[in-house]
Amino acid sequence: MSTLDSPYHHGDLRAALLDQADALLDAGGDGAVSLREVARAAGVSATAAYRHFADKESLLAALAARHYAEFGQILAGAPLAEMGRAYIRFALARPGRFRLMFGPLLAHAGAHPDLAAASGAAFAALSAAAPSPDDALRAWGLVHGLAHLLLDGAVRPPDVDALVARLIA
Amino acid sequence: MSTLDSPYHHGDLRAALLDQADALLDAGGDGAVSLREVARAAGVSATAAYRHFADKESLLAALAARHYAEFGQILAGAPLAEMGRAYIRFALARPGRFRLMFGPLLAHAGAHPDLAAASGAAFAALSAAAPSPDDALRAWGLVHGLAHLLLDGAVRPPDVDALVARLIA
DNA sequence: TGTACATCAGTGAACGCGCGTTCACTGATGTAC
DNA sequence: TGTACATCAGTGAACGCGCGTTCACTGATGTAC
Repeated sequence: MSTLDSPYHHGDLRAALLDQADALLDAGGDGAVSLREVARAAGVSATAAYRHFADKESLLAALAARHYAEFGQILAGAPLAEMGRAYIRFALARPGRFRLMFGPLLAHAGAHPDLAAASGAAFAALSAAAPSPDDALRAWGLVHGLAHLLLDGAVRPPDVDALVARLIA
Repeated sequence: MSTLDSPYHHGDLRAALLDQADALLDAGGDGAVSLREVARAAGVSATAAYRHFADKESLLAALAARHYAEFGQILAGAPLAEMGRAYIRFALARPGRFRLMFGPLLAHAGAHPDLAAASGAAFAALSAAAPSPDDALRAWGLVHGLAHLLLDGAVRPPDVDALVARLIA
């Protein structure tokens, strides 16, 4: 089979769909990702996606799992304060991904083992950096909250980076 | 005019719509509030809402403003730690309201003076309780983040109240 | 090497849904003379 | 006190949209003999 005969290598549509979903997520945020639009962006009919994912939620779960894996790698091993800054940097740079990862999907992680595993690993990396479980939760809460407040426009500092550097000492 | 002739006193449909929107918000969360459903719940045609609100966003902004006012009163005057606990209590008791208040609408507060004023007042109450602006932001970030982590199911402690009491000392 | 066949990744039409919003309208209320 | 009229809060039909998902299907690929 020539690779030129079709737009994707054998089995690559799944990856292409995830990539396009990502692009929509980054460009238009959470709500901009529809199965139909993802398929459209991949140059494929809407129903083709069902060859690769059981339903829309499964596609989103695969996407979130992918991002949790990346997120976990970004965090892993860093000292707590640096980790906190990286956490906020990620959220501000990729709001769509961040919102997907911590959106309603997370509550259904039980139905998506990959997502449960990837998110669990990322959260474990966070906990490992703190001296105690309570300290971990406090640090997590702080960076998560600041990320949301900044993303939602509740807090609009003149210099975000300076603020974050000051607050996460 | 007898009050029995129509379901609402003169001018009360606006309040009734807000009440029903609230009920939907509390029952079904953020996404369950549609103009049509709100009107249906109020026993009125969908178009009737346009007598009282320019569009859906205006209705939601009025609702959010109302909740920020209540929220501000809950917070005002309390010592910082108690304020933090009240913040989280509010979020967990009324997730729909909390998500509406801090949702994408907040970024459009410029278009809704009532919302801007009410949210500004609530945030000011928060700031007033902390010894410095940075301390206020740290405290705010912490409680906001914990609220979200608990709401989204990222953190599932066996005893939420005990956890919150321990973390917000 | 050639041929019949199963597999399977795609297609396109369709179903049924709910949404926000606009439109021309009705009918009751309150007002001016 | 009675009557003509303006106001205005509502109605119901309709527009146009996009969504997730199902269905029967096509056509190319790889396999077994």
